Amino acid sequence: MREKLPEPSIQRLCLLYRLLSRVEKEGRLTVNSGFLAEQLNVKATSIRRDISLLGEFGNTIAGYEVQPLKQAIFKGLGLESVKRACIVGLGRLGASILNYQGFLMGDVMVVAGFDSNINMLEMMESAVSLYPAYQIDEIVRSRNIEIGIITVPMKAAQGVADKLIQAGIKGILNFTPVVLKSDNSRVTIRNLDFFSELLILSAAISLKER
Amino acid sequence: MREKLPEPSIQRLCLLYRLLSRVEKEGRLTVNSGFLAEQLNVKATSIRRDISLLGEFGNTIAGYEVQPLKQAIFKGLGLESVKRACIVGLGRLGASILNYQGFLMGDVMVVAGFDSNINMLEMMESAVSLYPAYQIDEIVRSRNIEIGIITVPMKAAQGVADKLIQAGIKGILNFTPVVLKSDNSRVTIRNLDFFSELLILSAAISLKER
DNA sequence: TAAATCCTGTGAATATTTTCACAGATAATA
DNA sequence: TATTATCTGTGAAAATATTCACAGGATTTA
Ligand SMILES: NC(=O)c1ccc[n+]([C@@H]2O[C@H](COP(=O)([O-])OP(=O)(O)OC[C@H]3O[C@@H](n4cnc5c(N)ncnc54)[C@H](O)[C@@H]3O)[C@@H](O)[C@H]2O)c1
Ligand SMILES: NC(=O)c1ccc[n+]([C@@H]2O[C@H](COP(=O)([O-])OP(=O)(O)OC[C@H]3O[C@@H](n4cnc5c(N)ncnc54)[C@H](O)[C@@H]3O)[C@@H](O)[C@H]2O)c1
Repeated sequence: MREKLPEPSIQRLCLLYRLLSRVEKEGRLTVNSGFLAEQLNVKATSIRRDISLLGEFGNTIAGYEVQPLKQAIFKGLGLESVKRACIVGLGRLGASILNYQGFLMGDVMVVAGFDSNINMLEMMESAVSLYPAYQIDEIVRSRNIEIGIITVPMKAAQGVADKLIQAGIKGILNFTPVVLKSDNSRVTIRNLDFFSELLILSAAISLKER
Repeated sequence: MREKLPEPSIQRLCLLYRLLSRVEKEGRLTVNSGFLAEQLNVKATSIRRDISLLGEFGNTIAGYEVQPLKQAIFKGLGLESVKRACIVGLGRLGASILNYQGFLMGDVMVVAGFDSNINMLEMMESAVSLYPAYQIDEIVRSRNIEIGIITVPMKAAQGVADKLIQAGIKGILNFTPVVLKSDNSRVTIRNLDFFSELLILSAAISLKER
């Protein structure tokens, strides 16, 4: 069925997956590409194309059945294996993510938090286990953690990334403005830099007005 | 010089702009496309293409001069006009962004915060002015705010967006998982949904292993 | 059972983005 | 001054991604 999913399709399918979860909860049984397109703000053709990359779906006059479609994306994107993640850096941002409930009932589970400030660790309340940063290697290996979320100060970012990669992590979600280096192409890195996003937005606004 | 900058170029140029700021601070006078490419993890050709979209730069054997290049991006992306932004929703995430110092010395300035919980506003310490949410329209207009950062609970997101758009905002940075609707194409919307990013990362990892 | 309606899936056309590959410009070197 | 080395800028090719446009299937209606 598949060659290789285009990156934009992967992204849209993830959004679609989450949309379907919500829609399912509302009790809706079918959706058509027009509805999905409207909800996600993309063209209906893209939706149909993306979905067709996962195989074929019968077609009733009503469109797609929610449950099977969701299931197909689930499998098509390899979400069967719920990934385990850790957060490194439990400051303002890290702690706010850590305590955000949405996580616990997801397709990715945050199972550990690390910080170099040991005193602070003792003060923190958290549903997930917290460890000092020097245990990253040990814990990532022993608890089979595949994803690392980096929310440490800029200066510490590359060092933390190195440790995570060393420990065999497979993916990194990087919240710092640092562009992380990895000699290991096995590791997938995604950057989520608020300030760059703000700058891009600012530029987009200016350019639109030209 | 310009037709219209491609979206990917805008994004890379923003990252480049920030990189140049750092590089400049380190006292470096010139950079070449190879160095920039390495730092940003993209191909050198892309860098040269992006830059060439902004016009031409003399070319010494050393590459580009940092200062003029930075300036060119600055103008090319319309960053001359420092944009004023506000944050709506001062909970865990919103407050953490609000208090993050990086903001105050940037190309975008956060000048106001809003929350519907008035008691909380009185408790909060902040360098920027805080207002109750019902004043959004008034303050956005009077203080010439062009960007709105949305960090309210999902349920409130569309309502807040509507208010901001109503008040004449030009861009929205949306941290909620809600896909915001706008009948007004004047408004640029960027989404920054952590959980979707995590899901995309998770999918990317799985698919890479196939 | 025939007609009308409302979908999906997808070749083919377009549009966009990236990459190649090299001409030409500049500085350093001999 | 000639030679060499090191860059940029950019046509043109290649790779990707989006969109069009419509055939054909399913369901409803008459
Ligand atoms: N706070 C925000 O809203 C915000 C917004 C955008 C970007 N960021 C980025 O997120 C990162 C963190 O920001 P923050 O405001 O949460 O910072 P913070 O200072 O509040 O927290 C950083 C935490 O990392 C810990 N730490 C430092 N070095 C470490 C190491 N080597 N290993 C493990 N832990 C270590 C510190 O003890 C601290 O608890 C920064 O890179 C920042 O640029 C933050
Ligand atoms: N906390 C995180 O780490 C995190 C991570 C990913 C996404 N998010 C998203 O960010 C958003 C905020 O998350 P949070 O954890 O900060 O929530 P929170 O509950 O801590 O804060 C929300 C704030 O918004 C205020 N608010 C509610 N309705 C409002 C309205 N109509 N106008 C103005 N203010 C209003 C509340 O008073 C509260 O202070 C959510 O949509 C969440 O999905 C948060």
